[in-house]
Amino acid sequence: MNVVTRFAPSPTGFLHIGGARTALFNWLFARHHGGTYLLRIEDTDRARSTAEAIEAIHDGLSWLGLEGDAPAVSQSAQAPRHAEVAMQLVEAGAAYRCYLSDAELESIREKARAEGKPVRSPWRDRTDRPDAAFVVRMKMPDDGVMTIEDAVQGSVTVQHAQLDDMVILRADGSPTYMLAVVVDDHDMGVTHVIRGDDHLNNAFRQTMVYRGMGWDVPVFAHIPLIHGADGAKLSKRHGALGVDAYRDMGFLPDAMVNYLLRLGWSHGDEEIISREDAMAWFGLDRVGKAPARFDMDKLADINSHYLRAMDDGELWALVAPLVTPTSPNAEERVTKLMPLLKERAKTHKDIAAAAGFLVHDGAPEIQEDAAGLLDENAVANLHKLLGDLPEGPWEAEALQTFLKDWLAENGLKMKDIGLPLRAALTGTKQSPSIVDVMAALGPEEAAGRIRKTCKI
RNA sequence: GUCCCGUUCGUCUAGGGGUCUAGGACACCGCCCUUUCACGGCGGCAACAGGGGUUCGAAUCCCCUACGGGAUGCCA
Repeated sequence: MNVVTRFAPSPTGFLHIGGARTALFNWLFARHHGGTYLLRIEDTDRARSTAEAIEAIHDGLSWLGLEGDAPAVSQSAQAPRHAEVAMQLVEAGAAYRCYLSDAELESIREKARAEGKPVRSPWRDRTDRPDAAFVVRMKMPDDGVMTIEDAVQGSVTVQHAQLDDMVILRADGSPTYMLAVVVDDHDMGVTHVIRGDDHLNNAFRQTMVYRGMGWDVPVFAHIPLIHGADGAKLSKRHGALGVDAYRDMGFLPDAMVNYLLRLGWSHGDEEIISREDAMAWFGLDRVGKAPARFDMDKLADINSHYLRAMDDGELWALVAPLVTPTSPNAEERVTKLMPLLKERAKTHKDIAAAAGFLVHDGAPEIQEDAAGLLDENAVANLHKLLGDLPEGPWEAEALQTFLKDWLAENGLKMKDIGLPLRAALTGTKQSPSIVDVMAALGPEEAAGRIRKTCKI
C-alpha cells in the first residue's frame, strides 16, 4: 500500500509545539514507508482563520524542514464538494435534513442528556420537506458497538447509542469539521490519519461518514498531547509558544526535531537521533500513550549536542548577526575560538554573548565582577609580562610553554596571572583557556589591551 | 452527568510474567581533571498511583478506586 499522511492545522494561531510534533510524526511515518506527506489548511471556520496564521504555520514547518510533498490544500476551497457529499449521504439514507429551531434543539439536547441518550432529531424519520433552512445530520445507529483499531491507542470500543446525530452541513450550506475532514482525507487519498488524541472520540463519528459513503476507512493513530512543565495542558500561559519563539531563543531546527521526536517516542536508549535514523526507525507502535511534559532543559541539552556538531563557519553565520562586529578580524578570531566557545554553550546566543570581546578592537569593557581582579599587584605582574611577551605569530600550545617558564622565572603561580590576564583581555572572569584567547587575539591586539586596561 | 483515553525516578523514557536488588537520558548533588567558565570521567540521589485478584511467580494480565486528560457544538 502506498502510504499517504497529512498534517491538517487550523490557521487560528501560530504553529505550536504540539502541532509541530504531529506534523513531524506524519512526516516521519510517510518517509519511513516511502509514502507521501500532505498539508491541508483547515480553514472552514472563516471567522477565526487568518492569512497571517497560515503564513506562520508555513514558516514554522519550513524552518523544521517539514513542508508538504505537494502544495497545501485549502479546505474552504472544497466547500461545494463537501455539500455535494452531504446530499449524497442524505440520498443514501445515512443522513437527513433537520429543520429544528435553536429552541427545539436546546430542549432535545437537555432531555437527551438527562436520560443519558444521544441527541436524535424528530426529523430523522420524517419525509416532508418544509420550505425552510435546514442542516444535515448524520443518522447514527441506536444499537450495536463500533471498535476502532487505533495504531497508538489500541482497540477502542464505543456504543453506537453514545453518538449524537451530529451536524455535517450547516444551515448556510457550509460543512462542519466532521464532514470536511472525512471528505478531504478521502479525496486526498490519506491512508493514515495521525493526529492529537483529542480527536479519538471523533474517529467514531467520522467512521460513520466513511461508511455512509462506502469509502475505505483510514488507519487512525491518535497521539497524546504535549503538556506544559506543570502538567497542565499546554496553553499560551504555560509556554505554548509558536515554534518561531524557540527559533528566536536560539534553538536549532534539528535539535527541535530531535527533542520533539523523543517526546512520546523512543528507540531503546537512543537520545541523539539523526533524521536519517529517525526515518529508518520511526513507527507508530513505539509511540507512547501518555501525555508528555515539555522540558526546556532537555531541549537545551539536545541543542548543545547539535551545536557542537555544527561547522564552525556555519555557526559564525548564525552568531554574526547577533554581535554587530566592528573589528575586521572578528570573524577570524571567533571562528578560531569556535571549537572552545561552542562546547560551553547551549545555544548560539550563548556563543554570541561569550564572543563579545572578540568582535571589537581595543580594550574590552571590564565587567563589574572582573574589575576587582586588576589590583595593584596584578597590574604590576601584567606590566612585567607585557615586556617579556614573545614575538608573533602566536600559537596556544607554545604560549602555554612560554607562560609556564615565565611564571617559574618570576616565582609566580598561574593563579597570580591567569585571572587578571583574562580580565584585561576579555573584560570577564570566564572564557576559554587564556592561552587560546591570546592566540585568537594575536600579539598586537593582546598587548594593546593589556596596555590600555592597565593604563601603562 | 454520560462515554472514551491515560498513570514507571522531578522530567523524557526502557521494560511487553521470571534475566528488575527496575536500565538510560536531562536536571540536581559529590569527587577527579583544571588559571576561570565549561567539556569530559567517575559516583550519588531518585520511580512501578492505591487496593483487590489471576499465577509457583506481576512494573508487565484482569477488576475496582483515585488522580489527570479528552469528547459530548450549525469550533476545529
